Amino acid sequence: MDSLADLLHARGSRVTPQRQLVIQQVLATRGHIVPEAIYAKVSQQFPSINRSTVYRTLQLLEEMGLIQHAHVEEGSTRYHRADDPAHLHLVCHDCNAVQEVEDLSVGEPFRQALLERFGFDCDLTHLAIAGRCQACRQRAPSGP
Amino acid sequence: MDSLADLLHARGSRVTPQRQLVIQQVLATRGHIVPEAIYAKVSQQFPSINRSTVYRTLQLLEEMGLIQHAHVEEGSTRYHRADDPAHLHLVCHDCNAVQEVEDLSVGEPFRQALLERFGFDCDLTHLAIAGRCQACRQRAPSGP
DNA sequence: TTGATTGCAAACCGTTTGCATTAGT
DNA sequence: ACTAATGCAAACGGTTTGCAATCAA
Repeated sequence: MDSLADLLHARGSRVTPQRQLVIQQVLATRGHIVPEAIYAKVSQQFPSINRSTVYRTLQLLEEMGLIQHAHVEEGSTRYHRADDPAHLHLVCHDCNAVQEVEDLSVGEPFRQALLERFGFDCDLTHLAIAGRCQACRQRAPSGP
Repeated sequence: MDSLADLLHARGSRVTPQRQLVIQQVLATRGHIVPEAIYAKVSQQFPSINRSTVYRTLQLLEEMGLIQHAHVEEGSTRYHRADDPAHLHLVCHDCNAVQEVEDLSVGEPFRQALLERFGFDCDLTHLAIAGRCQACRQRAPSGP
């Protein structure tokens, strides 16, 4: 496998400790991570790092195809590895709990339908879907 | 049907021209509208209105259950009438075009599956789904 | 009259930018 | 030595806030 340094060199980008730390953080994360969290973690090892460097590195990584971002409801942009195992986020609008569904097969027929009916090739990975979770539905069957 | 004024009075809220104009704008809109657009439109009829009044009115309307908001990819929060006909947004990440799908039956099996498998009662109305539209797929079958 | 609502200005948060300095190549 | 990358500070866009003035009740 190509080392991170190789990938950077390949596109004429330089290998700096800041970059290495940011990249390491994101790639070490299972699931989503927000820029502020990356900044906080990297700051521990490299206190002089600036937030803008984190943002710039995230842009770079996305251009390189190593990571992707998603907008999950309110709050900041969430980043995840491009090869992160796909999953749906079931966001409960009552208790705000987020259930992750790793088995994307639930969505496959839906994907197929969108492709056949509208020619739209959608990406169901990392999709956030709002609704009510089981617990909340049992606690109060109708209203909030 | 209850007049807007009745609904406001019912909860002890006052009926101001600013509120009436904002509410009128949102309710007159088919589909989504962003706060800035509401501000721009209302400003024409009521130049002294302030953006914060628009934001405050939107919050009020949402509390009253008349409108809802959604986060469709980047950009500001989008508002729509609570009784807006449901639709999916197919957002193409190549050309940024948004195709609206009014027929929610495409998603019904998916909804059922989530309900049965995870007890999650999801709201597929106004959901934004990322992917590639037909035109972009034909123009360049694989990469962007 | 009086308390809810407004406009204003200032703050907020997440993010981006221009620029001089630093440091990888 | 060359120039990409950094840190800084300042700006950004979207949104929220505290406050005194206003206005619907």
